[in-house]
Amino acid sequence: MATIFDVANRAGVSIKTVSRVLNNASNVRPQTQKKVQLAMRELEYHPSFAARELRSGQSEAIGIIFSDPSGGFQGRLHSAALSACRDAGCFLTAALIEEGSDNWADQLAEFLNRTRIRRMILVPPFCDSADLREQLREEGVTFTLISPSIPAADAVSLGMNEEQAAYEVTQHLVSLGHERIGHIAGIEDHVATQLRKAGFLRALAEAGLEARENWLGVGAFNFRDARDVARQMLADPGERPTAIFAANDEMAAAVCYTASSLGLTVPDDLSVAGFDDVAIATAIWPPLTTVSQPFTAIAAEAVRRLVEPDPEADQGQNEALECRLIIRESTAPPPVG
Amino acid sequence: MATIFDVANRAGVSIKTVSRVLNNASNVRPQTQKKVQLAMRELEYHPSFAARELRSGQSEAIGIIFSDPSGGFQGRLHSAALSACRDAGCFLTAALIEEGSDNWADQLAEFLNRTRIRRMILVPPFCDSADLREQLREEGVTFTLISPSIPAADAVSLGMNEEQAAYEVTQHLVSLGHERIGHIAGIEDHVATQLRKAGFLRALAEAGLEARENWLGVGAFNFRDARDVARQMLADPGERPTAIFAANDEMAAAVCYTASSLGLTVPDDLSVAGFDDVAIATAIWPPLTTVSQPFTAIAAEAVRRLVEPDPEADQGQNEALECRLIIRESTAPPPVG
DNA sequence: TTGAAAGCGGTACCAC
DNA sequence: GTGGTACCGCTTTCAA
Repeated sequence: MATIFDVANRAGVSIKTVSRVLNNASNVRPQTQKKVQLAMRELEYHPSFAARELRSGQSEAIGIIFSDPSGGFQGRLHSAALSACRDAGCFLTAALIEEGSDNWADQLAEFLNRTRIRRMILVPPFCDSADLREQLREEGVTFTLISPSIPAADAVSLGMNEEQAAYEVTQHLVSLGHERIGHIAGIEDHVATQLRKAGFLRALAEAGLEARENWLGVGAFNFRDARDVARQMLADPGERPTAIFAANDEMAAAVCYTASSLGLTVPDDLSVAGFDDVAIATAIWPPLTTVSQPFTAIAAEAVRRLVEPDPEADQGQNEALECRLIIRESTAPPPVG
Repeated sequence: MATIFDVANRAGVSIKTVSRVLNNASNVRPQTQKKVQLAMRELEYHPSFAARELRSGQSEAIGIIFSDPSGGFQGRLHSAALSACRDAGCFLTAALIEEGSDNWADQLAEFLNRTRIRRMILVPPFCDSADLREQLREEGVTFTLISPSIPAADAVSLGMNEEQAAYEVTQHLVSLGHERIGHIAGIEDHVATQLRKAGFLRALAEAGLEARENWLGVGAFNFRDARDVARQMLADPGERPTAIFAANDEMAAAVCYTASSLGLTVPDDLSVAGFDDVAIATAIWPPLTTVSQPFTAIAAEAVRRLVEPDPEADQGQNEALECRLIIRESTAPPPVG
């Protein structure tokens, strides 16, 4: 392991000059800087995280706290964050805090205290806690929120444009020729639920289609509720929709399941679309038309903002990245007649 | 932040003595040790990770590498490892390495080089790579394998007793009165597949039941293949099993799905059991009888071994922890008649 | 524009 | 059994 001393030696300067180059201070002659950078490259020099942390009192690592990293959303975000960190040359240190536990503040304090982490990524559900954000601020932590369900006025956040994505899903169904389209919404007060439903209704209105009361259900993001709703929606052959857009894949799977048990074939008799593109979307048959969220891009942007903060550009309080519609085999033109 | 210096002051000893107590060296008078420990507690002293790392050249953190932490198995293990680390007072630093990438060795070297991590938990798929283990050994890393599919002769590993769990699932079905029991296996050369099938066959043999050829299928751990297998298995009303044990929950879900589309009710007409207790097990209806793997216990044991290595006890090369049978509503006595 | 030297919080070699 | 002190690699004040 080459040290700053080796680099100084090789470049024929003092370690202070090397340090200046490392922290790109202004007062270095370009020529000197070149010399030092060359030496660093030749020696494959990397500054020591430990030494820096010891000196500065802050860890170089980026912190992330989870309530349940095995959950799909958090897991995907974690994966994307790890990937982004690798690309940015930094490392991720994770901690587990029970959501709603009475001593989460102590757990967080302990984490910050011990790791000396001062840059964090906040994912749901913690990004929605104003108390938690306040504590972070008091400890001098800079952070970026990812996909908060309640947009925070006091913090920079990165989200995804779910309304638009839901609009596109619906438009896709419309463009296939569907005119009788149902929607199964998620948990009612979730922002995601509202956005997805809003996009659905916007596309419907734009196409001049009716949003029938009994084609609008609430499945609360779970299989069982969605199955019950689907059963009702599909009960009357004369009155049923030819396509159903469920607000997540698990509920879409429930629709497929129900259709199958009613003797309907997906997509010939009924088109089904989901949202999230989780494992179940390709685990079932037919694979679901769904929406893929830009986890990778979001994590990359979050890490970039922490690693190279740009006070100017980071003023954008609520940047939203685009989702992507993935068309698979669960959607097709409606049955004729 | 109290330092070792503050502790020494308060206890009226030198920092060296404090250091000795910290590293529980032998040459300290019990009385002195007590005094120091008291001072540490009073000051809420915690040694600085950075200072230790700088001095020793090794990070205190425990490392873990994933190929895909959003996958169910890795995600659960990650969650359990985080929890275990918190309880053990250490922290987890994760890295992402693409499975089968041609420069995984460089990625690993970079990770070790930069983080100075020297204690790692190896989870699938990396725990199965002898090359990777060799590289770790060369770098002086101690590690514990979790659930390797090929038991490694050269490393300590922690696994779960899947054969026994599969045996218990089957026994549960037998005890309900089933005599016609099918099995849908996973990907053929996976160790998990073999163990689960072996447990199934052992229970069958013990109960004096027949293992019929057409009640043994291969679903390759995915919904679609399992659905096809189930369709065949359930095709002939006179010849079909009254219970099916699938080697994972996703395949069990496929069985439920197929049963439903054939007009069969689970569990009245057909009992279904899965394995893994993943989200889908409780997402579908009826919730699946399945097997819960001891992720928490395994992670705790893995961390314990890394944090307080015990050369004596750690000779146990392949410790296996017990799984737990979870009986839910997808299993019931066979239909009468 | 550059350099010497102190110190961040520990560990460990040596002397007592 | 205990204490003095050099040192890990870097940042930073102060002088030159």
